[in-house]
Amino acid sequence: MLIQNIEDLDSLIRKIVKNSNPSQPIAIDTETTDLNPFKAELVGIGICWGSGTNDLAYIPIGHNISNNYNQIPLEEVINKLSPWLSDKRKPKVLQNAKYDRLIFLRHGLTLKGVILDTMLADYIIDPNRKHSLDEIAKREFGFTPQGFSDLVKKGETFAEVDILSASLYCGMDVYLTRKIGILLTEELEQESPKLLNLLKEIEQPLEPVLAQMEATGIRIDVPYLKKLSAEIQERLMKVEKNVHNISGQLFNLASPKQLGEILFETLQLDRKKSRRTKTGWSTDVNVLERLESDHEIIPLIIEHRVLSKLLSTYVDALPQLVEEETKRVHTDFNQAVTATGRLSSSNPNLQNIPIRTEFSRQIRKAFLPKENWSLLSADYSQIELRILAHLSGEESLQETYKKKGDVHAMTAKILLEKESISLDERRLGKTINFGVIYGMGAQRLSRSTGISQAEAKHFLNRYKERYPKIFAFLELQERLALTQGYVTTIFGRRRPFKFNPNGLGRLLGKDPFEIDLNLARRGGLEAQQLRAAANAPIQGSSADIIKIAMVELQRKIDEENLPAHLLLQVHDELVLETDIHALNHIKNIVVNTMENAVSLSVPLLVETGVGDNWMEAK
DNA sequence: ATAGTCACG
DNA sequence: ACGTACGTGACTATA
Repeated sequence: MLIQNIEDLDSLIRKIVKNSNPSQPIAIDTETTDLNPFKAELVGIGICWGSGTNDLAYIPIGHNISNNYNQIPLEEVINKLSPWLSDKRKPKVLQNAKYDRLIFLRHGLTLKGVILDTMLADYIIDPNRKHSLDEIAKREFGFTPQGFSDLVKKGETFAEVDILSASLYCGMDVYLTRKIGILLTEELEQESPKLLNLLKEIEQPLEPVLAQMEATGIRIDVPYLKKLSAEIQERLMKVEKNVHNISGQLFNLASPKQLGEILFETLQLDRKKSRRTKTGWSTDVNVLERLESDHEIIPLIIEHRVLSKLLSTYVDALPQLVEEETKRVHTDFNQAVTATGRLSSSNPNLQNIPIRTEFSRQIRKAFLPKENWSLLSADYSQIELRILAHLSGEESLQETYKKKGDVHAMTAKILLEKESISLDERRLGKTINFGVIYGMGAQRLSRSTGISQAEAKHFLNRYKERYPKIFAFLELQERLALTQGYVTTIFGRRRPFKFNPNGLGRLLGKDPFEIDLNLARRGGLEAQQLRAAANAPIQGSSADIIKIAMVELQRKIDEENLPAHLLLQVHDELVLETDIHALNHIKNIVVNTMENAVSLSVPLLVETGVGDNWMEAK
């Protein structure tokens, strides 16, 4: 049904408002001019309320060509649709609701009653597979929908698509969304109530919180970055000139291939300190550091690498991503990308803003709160190690956390068998504590700490003796990955693993304790998979916990109408902007919410910082 | 498109 | 004896 006038629209509304059956949600989808919800204009809306061919409607709104067909003024659509759209008792199903929510939000429309997001449901069932509507339809029905690029020519937008074609395309999308929604719900209900709970209680409630964070965006000090850019460019020119002088020839410093030839052929530097890649000699930071004292050119190359990275990825990139309308950058938090349950951030990625060196940290000065407000950063202290202590049941570790002791120092004391330790020795404890979470071996331990491989081996063995339950837990995860085909987090999130059916795949269904792990770890790829399996419950549980905290925190902000905005999530850290007058009250709420998001056998600890920019707040 | 590199937790 | 520290996204070069 193609909506052609107000009467059509009225009759559509009458059909959909009747429904409040949660097992028969109504599918809705927006068509727009841009993938970026902050630039996109609304072109049309599709709605599907049943499985019949007449249970579909398309509302054309913003097509540029409207030959022979009417469009409905945006104002009318908003007025007529808003009561149903914002009614939480009217069940709806969407594919990637966050996108449509942001589109609606920009047009003053509130979306409520999303009882299923097909993208998130598909992600929860198996995070490894693809979650686009087209891919799900191919997989579940063997049906390939018309591709977007077949409909919209290069350089054009959906607004250029004729209304009839658009209605068929959008109609198919909403039809599929509804059908997939019903199918995936049944699958979850029958096969895993725990996963359904994770979807309904954590992932779906988080979606509007993320939408809110993205819509708010974060303020950027553009003039400051421009100044920084000029300084970095000037320095880069000088360094480049020096490098070319020393090497005696002009070449592209940004080309690893050309740089490798200069270092290991022209200058004849020690090839044993590098390794071969598919394209030539490796020139990564490890190689360069090994060569550092061999030739005066190396420090200059390292400096050039660091500065050009910072310039192109952050200093010059961020101002370009400031939205004209809001003067802020609006990242995209992707909720259905990672294998472990973490979020990811893109366009720009605000989860990898530099911090590790004094100079790079300066970039954080460019992240500002709303005028006259403050930035508040709150991060979980050692959350992954605490989760490991909880999951493994390792009492000594749990006791130390309960007594607010220094876990890294304790580990160092145990490994070195002495009562008092130096700062460097504590660092060794820290490296091992974090290393075991990733399945680190003796070689890596010796390389990252400078101790001998024999010593590293000794420390790992001793760690295993003194923390037996940690290793039992990690090994169990590997056994479960092999015999059960997946591992799980505290909240039941699954990460599936696939092994070659002629090899380790044959272990599926076997008794997990009858497996020889040394045999399983034979191949490089298999060993890598098993380390990932041991790590996933830890990383994934951490993701579960911070997601719960975010939902709860936003709920409190809304309920108390607090002058605070959640802005960023960086895996174990939340960044907010808050009115300074309510700072202490809000800080308390943030800390309490994060620390009490879940109850484990060890306490969770949250540390905070406040400042006029992100550098000061950390 | 892929490879190499490097920013973060 | 030796592989072999987990998870991401963005940039540049090169094909």
